[in-house]
Amino acid sequence: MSNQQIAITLPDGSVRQYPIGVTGMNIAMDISEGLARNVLAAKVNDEVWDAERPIDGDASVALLTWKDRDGKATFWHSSAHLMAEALESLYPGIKFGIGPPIENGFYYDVDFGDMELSADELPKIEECMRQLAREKNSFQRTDISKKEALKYFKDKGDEYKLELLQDLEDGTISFYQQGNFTDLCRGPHIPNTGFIKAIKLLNVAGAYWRGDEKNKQLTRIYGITFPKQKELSEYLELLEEARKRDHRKLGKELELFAFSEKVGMGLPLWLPKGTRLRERLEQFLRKAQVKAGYDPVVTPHIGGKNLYITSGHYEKYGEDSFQPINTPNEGEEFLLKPMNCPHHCEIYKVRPRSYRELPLRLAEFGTVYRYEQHGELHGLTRVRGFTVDDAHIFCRADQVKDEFLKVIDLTLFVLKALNFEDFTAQLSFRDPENKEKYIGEDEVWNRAEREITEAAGEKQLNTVTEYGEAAFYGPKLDFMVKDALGRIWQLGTIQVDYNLPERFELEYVGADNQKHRPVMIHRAPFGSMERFVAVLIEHCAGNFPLWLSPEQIAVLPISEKFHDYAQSLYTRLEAQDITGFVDQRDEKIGRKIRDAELKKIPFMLIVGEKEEQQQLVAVRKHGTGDLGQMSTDNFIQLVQQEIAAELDNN
RNA sequence: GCCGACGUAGCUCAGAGGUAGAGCGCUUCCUUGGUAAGGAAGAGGUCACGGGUUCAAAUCCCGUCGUUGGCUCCA
Repeated sequence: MSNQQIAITLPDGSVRQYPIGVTGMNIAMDISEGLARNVLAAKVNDEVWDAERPIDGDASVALLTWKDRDGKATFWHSSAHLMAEALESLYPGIKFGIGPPIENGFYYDVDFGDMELSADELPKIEECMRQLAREKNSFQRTDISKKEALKYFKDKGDEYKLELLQDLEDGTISFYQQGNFTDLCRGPHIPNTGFIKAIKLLNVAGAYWRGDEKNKQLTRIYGITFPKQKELSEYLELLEEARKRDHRKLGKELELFAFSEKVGMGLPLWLPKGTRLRERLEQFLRKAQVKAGYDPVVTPHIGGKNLYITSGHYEKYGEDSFQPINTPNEGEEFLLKPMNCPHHCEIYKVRPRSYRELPLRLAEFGTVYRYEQHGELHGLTRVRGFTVDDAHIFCRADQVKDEFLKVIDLTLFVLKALNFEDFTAQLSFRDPENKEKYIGEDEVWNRAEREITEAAGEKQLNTVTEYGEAAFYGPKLDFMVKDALGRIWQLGTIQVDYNLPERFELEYVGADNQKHRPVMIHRAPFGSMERFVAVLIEHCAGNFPLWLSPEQIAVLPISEKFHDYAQSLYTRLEAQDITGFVDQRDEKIGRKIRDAELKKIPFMLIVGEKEEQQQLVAVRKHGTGDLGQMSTDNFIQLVQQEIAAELDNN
């Protein structure tokens, strides 16, 4: 090491002098031994490096530990290598695809040849990984020429790595070796495998090489690791908790919805309680929409083939959707509607429109049917028949921005009323590489994308931009929310559309007595009732806000003698639109309370001799406990106040 | 659509070639009770469906359907 000094700037702004060739690890050691024990990698001038990689000039350096996002990613990336090492030692001759870190853990795609890996073998692989981790092998980086790298993998017979190498430039290629395992890898890695203390391989799945379904399918093994056993246990508990919130499980337990093989896959049946919940949500939005100037409409579930030829749906999706329905005699063809917009366009066209009636906002809870690949169906979040809280706003070009902003407000109002705070607004734009997937002129698309971006900016939404996520007729602003298992779903959506008005030749007469083309905005604050309810169930773990609860109260008579009083009480509450049931089973009160608690019913009204004599109710709140006695009127007031508070936090 | 796993009572699950099991739920009876499970009895199954192997299949093999973890797709 030469004694030439370089200046290292640390995140706190302090600058230290070190000899050239100093490593992140050296610096950590210099700061404290504890830090050195925990340092996983170093961020050098905003690039993540191995902690042991020498730094050869002035630089800003941040030492990364488990607490850092990049530290975790490095840790998991190294864990993927460790898993690969274990796999190679257990199953010699297998070939490797890619093995990146992901949001929670890592995976590696492996070609096992003719062998099938069963999930039963995961513990064995884990054990092998633990042994290898104990060896504390360091991850050694070697820069290697492309020629040598190609030779290495040719000799090894790994065509996947060879394919990856094709795309790499000579001079930028590095190998990493730990123990007996060598991999093509840009790095960085943690100092040695000994940092990996807790290991869990989670599942095995198929994945196409390079994500292309034309390619061979590899076996993907998912795993997660931690520096401490305790962190793994906590993570597994979290997973367990998430499973408890799964809307498919709660939907069954709380009798909200069901599926039937006979009805067909992906076609949900809404049970009475689920329907009550759903209708409350609908009412809530209907009210808000009346206030916002929407006009409700109703249209049929099918539409003539020509409607969809006009709209462009037929050309775009006719082949991969439910096939047409034919009339027996005339041979007419109808399609199940995949969207409500064509019908709404026809409503717009029933008569000539004046600029004075714009914006025209047509709203419908419209049920649509889309053919989804069977492997893609998932509970209520991905189904083949669902109801969109749809509306189409027909407006003048100069009204687009303002209308768009109003729709953002409405969507935020809905999300806020249901306590969804953790969402991102995704600008879903056209894939510039793949324009033939979309209909409409460039100019029109650019304009719509610009308007959406501006509106989102004005509302200061937390946005991400995704190219290739647009609808085929226009760009979208999508509100993305996570479910219990961390999967991200699109709920609300707002879309500007210059194309359908063109295709349907929509017009209005302007102040200048000339014909003009309106612009359409498609929007759905919930997205669909099905997906929204699913995510809502997981969001509140089945403990719905009082105003939405399908069963708000359970009246629990202490014994049979008080059934009449309980029933009269219930009748009175029902008249106030407070719904639930009277538990007239021949059970003790403790049992009735337990069952009502498990059904997550917000309020229990316990009535016995004392209550009947004094015309009171003993109130018990779900998850809280006994609130004491009160008059029925006071209880009604309590409920009404709580509902008002829930709906008033906007 | 692709790769893997799974499908047994209403629900949650055990059983792995030889008479179909448990807990909860349900029905009836006893019990009439005060803030998270009172007691007893009973009903309930073509072990998803269709083929095959076998003296014998819920169990082993093949196919279909459905569910499920991913991948691809998604108006």
